[in-house]
Amino acid sequence: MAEEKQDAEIKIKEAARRVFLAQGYEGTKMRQIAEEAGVNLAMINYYFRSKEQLFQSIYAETFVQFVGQMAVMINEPTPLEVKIWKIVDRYTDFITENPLIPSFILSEQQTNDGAFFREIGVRGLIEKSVFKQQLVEEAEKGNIRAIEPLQVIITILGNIVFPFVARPLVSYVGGLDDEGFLEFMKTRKQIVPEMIMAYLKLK
Amino acid sequence: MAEEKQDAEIKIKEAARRVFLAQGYEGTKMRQIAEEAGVNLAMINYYFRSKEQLFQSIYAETFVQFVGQMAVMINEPTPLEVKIWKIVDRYTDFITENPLIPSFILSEQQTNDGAFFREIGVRGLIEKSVFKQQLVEEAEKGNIRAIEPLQVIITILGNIVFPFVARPLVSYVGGLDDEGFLEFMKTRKQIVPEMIMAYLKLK
DNA sequence: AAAAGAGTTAAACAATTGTTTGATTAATAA
DNA sequence: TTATTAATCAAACAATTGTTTAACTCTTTT
Repeated sequence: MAEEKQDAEIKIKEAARRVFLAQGYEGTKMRQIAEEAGVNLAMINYYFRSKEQLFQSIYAETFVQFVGQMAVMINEPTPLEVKIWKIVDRYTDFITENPLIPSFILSEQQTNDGAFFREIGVRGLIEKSVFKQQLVEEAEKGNIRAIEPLQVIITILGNIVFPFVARPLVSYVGGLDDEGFLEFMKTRKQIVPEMIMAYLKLK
Repeated sequence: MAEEKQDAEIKIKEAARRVFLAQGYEGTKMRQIAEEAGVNLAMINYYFRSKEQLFQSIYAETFVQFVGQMAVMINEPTPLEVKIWKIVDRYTDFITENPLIPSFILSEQQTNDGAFFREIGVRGLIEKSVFKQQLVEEAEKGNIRAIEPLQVIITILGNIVFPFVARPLVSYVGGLDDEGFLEFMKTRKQIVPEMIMAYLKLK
């Protein structure tokens, strides 16, 4: 009764994150959050004014986690080719460890009005990046062909994130169990950077 | 009063498809379907036993539409390289015209137990395809390197579908309006097949 | 024309939802 | 200690949910 002081708020947020990530906004019920947090229902409205506000705070955190991961990596001072390998490798690991994040971000994004993105400040995130500089420089040197940085980023994200978002379908069509799926993604760690580099170097 | 006979059922299904696609299962309310269909609320339960059954019939149709599109293309008697270009081109067009389908399929797939996939019969869809034969043959001839067909299909799908699923985010980060986004996807029609072919031919 | 059946309706149903209330307990300040 | 504030709780609230009922209308069949 001394240690648990003050942690009701924390336990609510942890429980809410779990439930929201697994079931989305509409699918999540306040009573389930309360139960999972081991807390009285009214406490949720006491600490967070409403379901909407509780959700928004969790969505914002998760969103920052999702794009922040990428934002850091594209600005590291690593040579272009190594960087592409690294981004694919680390982003695959990140999502493997947080497999619910992509579906959560993408599903609830439709609902969110664009006002949300403005607050975070993702606009120009790529245009101002070291990654873009490198793409331009290497293209000027004639080492790779010119390409929009956004195309490269979306290619990386699409190739990594999509299999997770479509995981039940992918696993069933491919006849993969959990282990098989992870093996499938491990192979992709090799294929995706090779593919991108093959495209960039060619012509 | 003569022509409208019997089409209540149809109007309900059309309205339900629109609403379910836009808002998902949980986000869809029976009263909204009734209103959009211009039909009394009770009619929905009269023709379709429950919300669940109505949803399932629409989900099944949409799912077949989504994977059927792919199933047809991978079995066409076109040379491998041309086929890859064609699949990318036509699938991009298909999703451009039905932009809500991917999010719908992928979101509600999590809820669906695997039993659903079994009914449709997607297992082995790729393994038995002409597309796989072609990959094997060309690899044996030494024209391309060996690769799992599933990896290629997922690469195609990920590169095309992901931008649509993440459209609000992509558009905002890239500063794209509707026209800009379509231009972005048009460019991808070129990049994606080139990238895949560059990877396959290389080494 | 009468009977039967399908189609349609407004109203009600019970269950579940997010939120609020008012009382009770614990912690802090005077 | 006493008074004030914060935290917690069971209960109730009004609104919304999917579904059902029972009456009514129109069409079809006999």
